[in-house]
Amino acid sequence: MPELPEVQTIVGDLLPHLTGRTITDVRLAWPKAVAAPDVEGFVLGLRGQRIVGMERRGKYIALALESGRYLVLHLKMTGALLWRQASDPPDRFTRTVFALDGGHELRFTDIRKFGRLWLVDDLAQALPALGPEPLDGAFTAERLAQALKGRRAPIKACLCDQKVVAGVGNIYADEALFLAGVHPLRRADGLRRAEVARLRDSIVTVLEQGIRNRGTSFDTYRDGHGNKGSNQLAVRVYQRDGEPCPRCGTAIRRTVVGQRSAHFCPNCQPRRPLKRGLAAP
DNA sequence: AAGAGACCCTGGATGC
DNA sequence: TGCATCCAGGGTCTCT
Repeated sequence: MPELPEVQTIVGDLLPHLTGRTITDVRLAWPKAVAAPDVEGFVLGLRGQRIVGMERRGKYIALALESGRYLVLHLKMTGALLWRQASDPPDRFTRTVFALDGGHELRFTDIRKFGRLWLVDDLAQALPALGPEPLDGAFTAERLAQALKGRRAPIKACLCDQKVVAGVGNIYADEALFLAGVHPLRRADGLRRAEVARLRDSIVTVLEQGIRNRGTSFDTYRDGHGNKGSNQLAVRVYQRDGEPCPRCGTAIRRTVVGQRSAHFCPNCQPRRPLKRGLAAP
């Protein structure tokens, strides 16, 4: 499940290879992945186009084309983007192949077929309204507090809301809540100022750690060369239910928040907030 | 407006 | 061994 650190790793891997390359052909094995325009317009609009840039916004990848348009991709749950040679053996679950000059290929693989592709004139046509980039200076505790104001939903659900902060998903939300000592079911608008500040710092910490470890590969995530990341070895609570909390030894628990699994330490992340003035865990 | 729930998908795990 | 069922979950959409 690629989240910000995984998408960032992929972009970092592919950017030096793709920049300056020309897309010579597009082969669609699963045309339904094309969200816009129609399939023919998508292929014709890409064929012959030189790639002039590549960037990440939230969990989206945008390739800037010579024409001024953008090829936008979202990997959703199981998508991967692989830098390959045309002569390399085929990759399982390849849904789209972007053939490139020089005998190279950019392969989009996706087991569950949730990933989507767009070819747009303007990034806003593909990207929904997204909250601040968490690794930008703009993502401050004040900004997070503002986004959580009036939100009665569980804090875990709000952290995964891309309008609150862009790029955080299930894994890093669980990890950030643990580091901040905040229970995932706490009402978002019930967090104290100091807790919101801790949460902001924890989000930055876990995302930066994820990037340093080149992403979390619990199952399908692969980087731009098809290799696993190592952050799954560094997570503190995600998918560790039943194992001892790394801080206090209490068994990690799993619950469901907003139809998604949530992992937490019932001791370090109490359901009720600590009294004002008590030291943070 | 916010939040809850359905939906899209399929490999792998589990159950009988 | 073989078949059926369940589960994971990001984001979008609909409904309340």
